[in-house]
Amino acid sequence: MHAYRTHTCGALRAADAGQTARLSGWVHRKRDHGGLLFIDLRDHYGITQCVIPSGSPVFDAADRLRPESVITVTGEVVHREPGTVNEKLPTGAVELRVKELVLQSAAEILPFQVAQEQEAPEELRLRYRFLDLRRERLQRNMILRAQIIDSIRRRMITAGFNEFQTPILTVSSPEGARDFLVPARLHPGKFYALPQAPQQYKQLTMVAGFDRYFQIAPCFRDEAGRADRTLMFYQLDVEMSFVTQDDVFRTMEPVIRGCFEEFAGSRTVDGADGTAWRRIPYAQAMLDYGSDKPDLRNPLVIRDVTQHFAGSGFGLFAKIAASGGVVRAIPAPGAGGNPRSFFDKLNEWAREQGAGGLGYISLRSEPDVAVAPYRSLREAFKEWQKTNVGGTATEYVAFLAARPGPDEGTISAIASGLGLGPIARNLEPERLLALALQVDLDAGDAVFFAAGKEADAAKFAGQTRLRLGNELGLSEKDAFRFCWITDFPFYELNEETGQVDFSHNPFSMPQGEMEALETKDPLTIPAYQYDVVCNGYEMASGAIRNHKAEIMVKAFGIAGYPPEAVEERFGGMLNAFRYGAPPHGGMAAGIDRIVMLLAEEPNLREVNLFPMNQQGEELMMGSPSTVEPARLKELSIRIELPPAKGAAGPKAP
RNA sequence: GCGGGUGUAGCUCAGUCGGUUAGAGCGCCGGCCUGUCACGCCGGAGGUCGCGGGUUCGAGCCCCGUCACUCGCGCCA
Repeated sequence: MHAYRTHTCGALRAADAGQTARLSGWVHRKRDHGGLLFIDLRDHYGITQCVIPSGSPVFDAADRLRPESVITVTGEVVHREPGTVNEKLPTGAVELRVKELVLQSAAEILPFQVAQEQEAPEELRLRYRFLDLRRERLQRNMILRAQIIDSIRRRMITAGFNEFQTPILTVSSPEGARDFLVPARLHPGKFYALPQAPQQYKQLTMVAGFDRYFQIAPCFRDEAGRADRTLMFYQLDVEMSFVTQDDVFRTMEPVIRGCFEEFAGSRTVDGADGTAWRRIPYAQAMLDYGSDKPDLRNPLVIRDVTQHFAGSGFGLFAKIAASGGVVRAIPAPGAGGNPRSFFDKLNEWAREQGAGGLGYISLRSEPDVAVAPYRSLREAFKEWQKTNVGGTATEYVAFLAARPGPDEGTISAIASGLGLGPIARNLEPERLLALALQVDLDAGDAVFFAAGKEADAAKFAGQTRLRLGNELGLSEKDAFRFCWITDFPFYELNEETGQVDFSHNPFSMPQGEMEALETKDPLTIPAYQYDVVCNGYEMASGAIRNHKAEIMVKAFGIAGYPPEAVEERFGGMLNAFRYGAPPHGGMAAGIDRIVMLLAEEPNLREVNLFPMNQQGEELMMGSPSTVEPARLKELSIRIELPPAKGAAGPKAP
């Protein structure tokens, strides 16, 4: 008989009754009935109930076992008595009558309980990660992760990609994040950088003629952590030769979608019906959603309503409009009936976000009798549009105002019956009605406003959109909503320096190539640069690359890098481009984020085996750590620490 | 670097208006129990109320500072 097991703890069934079996695993739970002892024995595969009757020579040893000790038990597989079968366990028809018991490894008293899904402090969970990982949640997540990576790899290979490994000790890359550095002992004073992404190497792989490359690549960025961002993560890194942006989309969309479909269960996956994901230009996304990673489960769409406030009686917004700013409206369907406190709470939230406040117009929920026979102004407008195709809200309001008959003052009557709140009181009736109609407000709805410089207003409108979606419970559940965000600007203005900077990856191809760089305002040039966004998370990012050395030199020149500097920093790749480089492009998808979304976990630590905390420490092994002075000496490194911080409380043991 | 939240027994949490000896459940230790499967019953141990200072006759509770963790901003795609 095998030294440790003949079966796993999830294997035994009624048909095995009568056999002698040996199991090994962890003591999940123990139930001591005095004359009878039950042990639920657990391994990776399941749980089997083991019984030790009184008088057994191993009874005392079993009685002393603490939970999570590892044991090997040998005995007879027996049917459970009728009425004692456990339907909840796959092995519940049988139990193991224990004759021999070997304690392989005793467990000390646990810092938190493994057999129970009670919350434990994150710090403790990380310090005892090996215990936390035994629990069902992380077992499930890690297996899901393994399966997802397997699925991705299979799909990529099927699509004709080859997986290659690029160097981990490399040179600083231009991603823009801080590099992790590794001292080079053989070259005192020099450092390797850990890759932020295999960007240049994968492009060189294309220059080398491999056509289709992918890699599940570890990436490192020395920046502050977030729930969806860690110092170390894995990307599905992809590059293809002789492709347009459309080719990349058509190749990668089925891979990502297929992977999501495979693990989504009953949840909806965009594109499962064969339709392609929406493609939203960056500028459009910023306008409609106030974000370049819109959560499309949220149905709200932002509108620009600057025209209704320019020159209006609402002074604050009129002034913003006059000075080149914008006013954005975020509709809040059904929110019009809320009490004042609802709006006050949101206003307070807005101030916490650093906005001046959150203006709103709330619409009465009664029908507007003034537009009878229609139930509401909105309905009347829609009816009017049937005979005035393409007619705008402003035109309709003008039509209303010019209506002949005894309805003099109708506009004011409708408006005063319609709008509530400080903005409505100060806005001219015509403007109020036109605005309400443009934002498609119905009786009982509300609308919120974000005003200011365009970028700020758009961003704040985006935050408000998310907040309202949650607050009003509008967001779709159990769905993965995807889109491509396209046409990111190639350059942006650095607010501090006033200089033109690359807004994303400088290796992207500017649309219009050399001609655009030579003739257009740099800030208006879009790049062949795109993201995949799912449920508000940036899931992948990519570009068609710039494979022409002279365009690259020109592009860097506009961002203020002289040719010599470009040659010095990126000479390796530039040089390669001078020996025949194929047009190429690709992308990189965040593996950890994909797993996080599919596992419905709120942060990346729940889908990583041994994650770091927010401070970049791995608490179980204790990294980062100090090193021997002798090691530093051979690396020609001397440490100079800043003065110690203020007195700290004693650190937990 | 900045802002929000949290910090009371090993774990989850309660702790009233500032007032006697800081409680409960789980876990741990001891005892009882032959059909449980979150077993049950009885008993017990276990506390620097994160740390430091202040106000007060009196602080877990109020004030100031500080530390840790976490979420977010900045940063980062």
